[in-house]
Amino acid sequence: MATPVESAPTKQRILDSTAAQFMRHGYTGTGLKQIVAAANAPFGSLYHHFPGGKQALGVEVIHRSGAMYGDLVMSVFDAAPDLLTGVHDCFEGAAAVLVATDYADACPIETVALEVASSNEPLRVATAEVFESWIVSASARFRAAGLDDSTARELAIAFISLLEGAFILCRASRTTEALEAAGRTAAVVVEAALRDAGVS
Amino acid sequence: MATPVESAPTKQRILDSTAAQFMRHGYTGTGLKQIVAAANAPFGSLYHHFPGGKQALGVEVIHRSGAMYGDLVMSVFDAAPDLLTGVHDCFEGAAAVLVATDYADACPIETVALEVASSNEPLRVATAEVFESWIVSASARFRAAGLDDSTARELAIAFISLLEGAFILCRASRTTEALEAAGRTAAVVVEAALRDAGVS
DNA sequence: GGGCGACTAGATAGATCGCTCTAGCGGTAA
DNA sequence: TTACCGCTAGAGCGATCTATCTAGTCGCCC
Repeated sequence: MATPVESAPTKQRILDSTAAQFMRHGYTGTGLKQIVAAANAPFGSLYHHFPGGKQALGVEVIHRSGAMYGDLVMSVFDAAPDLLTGVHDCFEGAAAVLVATDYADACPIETVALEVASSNEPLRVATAEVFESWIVSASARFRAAGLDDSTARELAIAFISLLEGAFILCRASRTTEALEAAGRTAAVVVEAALRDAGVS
Repeated sequence: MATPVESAPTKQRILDSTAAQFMRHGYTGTGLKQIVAAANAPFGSLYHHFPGGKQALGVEVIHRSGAMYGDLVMSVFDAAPDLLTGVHDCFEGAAAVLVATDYADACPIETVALEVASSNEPLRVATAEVFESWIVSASARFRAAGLDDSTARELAIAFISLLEGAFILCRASRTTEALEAAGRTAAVVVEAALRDAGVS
């Protein structure tokens, strides 16, 4: 995803290149020239595939990257033997990716989300839709473990907040301390909720 | 802080104006022309007071806004009768500010922190210094409540991560649900830590 | 083979970017 | 008064931004 594949179709290379740049430099910090250069695509192709310009490209990248990242996290839960291990693995895996990419690849949309929240309504809505879909997906996992609806949703929001917040601290400090602390905290909270529900 | 005072010195008006714009539009999204326009200052004054240009201005704004916000949060803890109430009040107060400012004023540096983490080393270092100072301040509060050093630091990081992460979700969705959920989660974690330490 | 649509390719427009430059104002000290 | 200095004031530079425009290339179907 980060490195565009030479053989892939132009439109996909542009999407991949844009997603990679959004993570590192945000929306306003990413120029269309850089996007096509990194994608090895001609400038004209960008406006052929995305007649709506930068904003339309942004909306599509947010939805696409958001769905991919959501699937990635859910696959970590799938691979784990139980919910608590899954929560732990998410934070550990995120820390590993962060270190492997020199603290560049965290959440694919959080930087853009903050940038556009007060200045670009279509993009703000796109990020909101992605976050809501993540909350719904995570809630389903918590419900499947035996928690009631409102507790599951609250835990899902706390889980995502801890992850996103820890990403900020980790990328700023260039350490994984925050993800480790947030991961342990998330585990504590989930464990407590399971105990309260009499499931564990 | 958000609205520059007409009578304040030019340099301070520029700093205030910049801080306000950074929250809403981020670092790259904020132009120097907009800054001086909003500050009612001549363009030349900007480079008189900040010979280092936009980057130097950014570093000073990050440190200044970071210190002010840290003091604000600490004053909430001071006003609360106990630690648990203080934690709760922080999230509730943050939600109130968010609603009052049409979901614009959250953390003054998180947007900038994500934008510059992989592209501007001096600014990245500045944000890291601010976050570390917050962690140290919050840790002191938790230690004062009877928790040991490592637990206090871990709780401080979790507290800040929950707050920053919830800000992202709230600004994207234009609701306060995430801050409410994160606030309850933070309270649960702190309460559990106090119980484990036999303090509560 | 001829025509057509999808796509490539890049020059270019108009606006805005960060930044530099010179000129001038107003208060203070010699 | 004259010289100086902190600061105001804004014109203007080269670069870069998003977006548009025309021209050319490719494969596919009739």
